[in-house]
Amino acid sequence: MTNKDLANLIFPNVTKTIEDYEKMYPKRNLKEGAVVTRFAPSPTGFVHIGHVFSSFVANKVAKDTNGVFYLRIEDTDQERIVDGAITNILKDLKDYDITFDEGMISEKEEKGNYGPYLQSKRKEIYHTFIKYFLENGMAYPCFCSKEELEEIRSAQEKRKDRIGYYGRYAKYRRNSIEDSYNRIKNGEKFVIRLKSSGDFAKKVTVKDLVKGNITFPENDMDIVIMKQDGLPTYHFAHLVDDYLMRTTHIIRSDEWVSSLPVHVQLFQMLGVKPPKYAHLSPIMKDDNGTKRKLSKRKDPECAMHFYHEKGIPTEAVKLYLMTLANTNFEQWMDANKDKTIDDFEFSFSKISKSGGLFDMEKLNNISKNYLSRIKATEFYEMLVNYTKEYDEEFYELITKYKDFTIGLLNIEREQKKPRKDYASFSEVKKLVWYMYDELFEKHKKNYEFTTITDKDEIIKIMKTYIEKYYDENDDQTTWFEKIKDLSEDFGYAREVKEYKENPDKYKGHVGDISMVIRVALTTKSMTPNLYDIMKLFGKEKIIKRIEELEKNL
RNA sequence: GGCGCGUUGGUGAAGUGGUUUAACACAUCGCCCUUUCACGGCGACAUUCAUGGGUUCAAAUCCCAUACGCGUCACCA
Repeated sequence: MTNKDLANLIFPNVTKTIEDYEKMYPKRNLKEGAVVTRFAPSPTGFVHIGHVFSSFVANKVAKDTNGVFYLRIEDTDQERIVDGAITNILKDLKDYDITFDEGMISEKEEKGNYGPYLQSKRKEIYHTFIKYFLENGMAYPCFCSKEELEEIRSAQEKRKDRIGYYGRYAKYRRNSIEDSYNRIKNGEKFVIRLKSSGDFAKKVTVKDLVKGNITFPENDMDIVIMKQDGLPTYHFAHLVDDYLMRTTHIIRSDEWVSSLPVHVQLFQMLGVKPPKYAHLSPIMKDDNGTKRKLSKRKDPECAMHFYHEKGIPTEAVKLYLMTLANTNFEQWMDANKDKTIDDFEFSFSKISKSGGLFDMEKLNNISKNYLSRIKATEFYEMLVNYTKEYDEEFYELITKYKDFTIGLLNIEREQKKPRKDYASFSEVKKLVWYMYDELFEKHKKNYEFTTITDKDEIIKIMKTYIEKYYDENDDQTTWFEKIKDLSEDFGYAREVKEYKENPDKYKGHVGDISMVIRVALTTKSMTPNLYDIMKLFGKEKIIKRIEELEKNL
């Protein structure tokens, strides 16, 4: 009796060979240097920033090299599958412009010539490979129960030995073919384990594109490659899929580095060149002085819908992810303000080896800069989309007063150094509510007068201004000249300098008068350019605001 | 505990043996500019690169040890 008999007993229906599959999925005909990579999540339903980060990087690399980026769903753990997860993944990633050349395109459908891209549909392929391993004595069935494995483990712990199924602890490694054959024939449950060729005393060095050369002891664990349910484990599925899908680069998160000896060994045993590996450090968070991985239970910013709800533009999140991904990106962007992320050339060597801290302040800053540089109409469109979903009242207003709103957003925008007022769409209303009569009426009025606080004086200033000076057709220079005239009328200096030179001669200066007008019309001491605001208001609305002022002061 | 990786300011970091009095950006603080805010300008913010030892004429950069952090040690991915 031979390994072949055993293999045939276990896989009687496998008729194809590895060569057949190699022909079905030939080497891709791509330009030199093109990267074929993938995003391979489990369909557990939750998309977090780590997913977006690694797929963002993989997507970028594939794009930069005119390669291929595909989506493979790793659903070999049947217990963890969540309905609708694929749709969810696709949607969340698309928000960040991460799209796929191949792979799953919905819960059931896929595109591309290297599929199926759903691991549960690849059982036959895996079985072909496992059968090959079995036939060649590179794998064997193991009949250990959970309890037996537990016993081995505690024995190892007691002896302070390395934990695992290896060497002399590998109970079924040297089991006779006959015995295994009979057990299987009798319907005994089993898994298939790799007959590891590695020697723990020897070292392997694996090159990682991010971490550099890493040296490990060789893997001598007889890891499970096929579970009792007939599905392969991650390690084996990775070997088969990434070989057959002709993946050139494995870009995945850090937690996989320690499996590297296993993965490299698997490729070697198959007699195939392993792909290149790039292990990304996770995004960390400062938790009372200690760094830890962003956690989906503790940290709201871990979930992608957090940014969506807050109204942080996806472009800003992308820019931030890029600054985390490549440490030279920020400076590049600064030197190339007219360019976009697509023009930036990503490089593995510029990824930080240790995990960066997630910094909300930095994201806000990036977002402010981004929002200050786009066109007011673009900003408006995004704001409409945001409020449509999260703030119906504001949505009604900004769509009713569309031009007015765009005008407002455009104040001090189209200039070399635009204003940086907004970091997210959710804070727009909080900052500009006073511009809309509907909100102004509802809002509790707390006039923030600063230097001039005398009610009668304030009202007199406003009445004189509107009756004697204000003309809505004035340009900004004339408008300000008139405020200076008004200041003089009331005994305030025309220029701040004049006042500073002779503070006793004046009650104050033009700045104080401007502040009165600003607060009288908006209640706020901090607003964008007053001239533009008044221009948007028009005379009628200004008169109304002065009436409101008299009522509420 | 074993194995692997990492540790430069409040944060992201540049830096791979001498031109580093440790770049740049964010944050913070001060001053200036300014009709407010924002923008902008100037300046402050690590005598020091986790700690200790070593190699060297010379170390953040090389070596060793320690500490701390992270990852991993499943019939989960």
